[in-house]
Amino acid sequence: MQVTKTLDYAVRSLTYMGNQPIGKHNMKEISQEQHIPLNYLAKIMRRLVKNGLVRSTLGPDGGYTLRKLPNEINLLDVYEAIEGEIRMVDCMDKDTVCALYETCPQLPVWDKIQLSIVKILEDTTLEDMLKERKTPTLNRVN
Amino acid sequence: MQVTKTLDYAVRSLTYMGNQPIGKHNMKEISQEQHIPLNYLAKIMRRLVKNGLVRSTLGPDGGYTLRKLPNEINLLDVYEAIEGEIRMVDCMDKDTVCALYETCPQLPVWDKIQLSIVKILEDTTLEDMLKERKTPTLNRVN
DNA sequence: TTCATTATGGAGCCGTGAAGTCCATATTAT
DNA sequence: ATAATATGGACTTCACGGCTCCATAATGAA
Repeated sequence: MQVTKTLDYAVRSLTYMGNQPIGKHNMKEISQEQHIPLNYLAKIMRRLVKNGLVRSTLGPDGGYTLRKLPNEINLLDVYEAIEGEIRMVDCMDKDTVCALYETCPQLPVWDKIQLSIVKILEDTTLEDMLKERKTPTLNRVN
Repeated sequence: MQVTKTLDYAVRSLTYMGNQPIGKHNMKEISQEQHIPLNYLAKIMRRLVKNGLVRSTLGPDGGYTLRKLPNEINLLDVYEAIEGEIRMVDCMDKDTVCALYETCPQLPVWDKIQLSIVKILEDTTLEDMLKERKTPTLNRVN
């Protein structure tokens, strides 16, 4: 029930790129701006490239560009690119067999909850984040 | 974004006890019925006792009883008893300082998503699970 | 054609926390 | 007194998240 640092990094990188959706951004730039370890970012970007969220170009003046507009990229896309298919409990994996499956009262409920969460992620796009600015409704300490 | 086995065990144990909400259930029974390692279950039950979800009695014929009715215990209660306060991303911890906090466009969105998830957990009680039976809408392989 | 600059691919390291075991102790019914 | 229960805490194991490093490939500029 927690967002991994990796997913957070991915979202932040993509959101950052969304500021200039058609511009090109290289790793060094993203790494510095978003305080993400360069080497680790490299690993993350590969997945985003491989899963079609960004396009990469090599050589000097190379870098990354979003393949879609910020309002066309939702958090479920990012989640799946980074973590694979979402699955709240292990027994929801179709390869898993649980002795209690037949009468398990929990499974349908987890399933319903998972669907709700998927919907939330689907309904939230990078644009939603870009529109956000330091909302004073959140009173954090730090 | 995943339910730990520990939380799943807790929910299953409580749901099981919910079948006879005023009855007494000992660890051995729960362990066997729900296929949960006895020693590990012991650890889990302690937290449920400590956090006021169940009452325990010692000695022969000892065991556990729900402190509230199944429709009065929701999944957020269980979550917090097992995992502590829910927190989607680390920077939502008030002890954490993030260099990007001032203008972070992600935080308010994670916050909103977290609120949605909390609401779902709050709205789901043990009774909701007890009402469930092998729903044919789910077509799993196993 | 050479060189610098970018991304790619993969191996590997490390710490942490989930998952689980074990044992010694306290309580209580019989 | 004994057996059956829960409690408390130390301890182990292992997977994985988070991160580093290096060798390689592509490409623009000189």
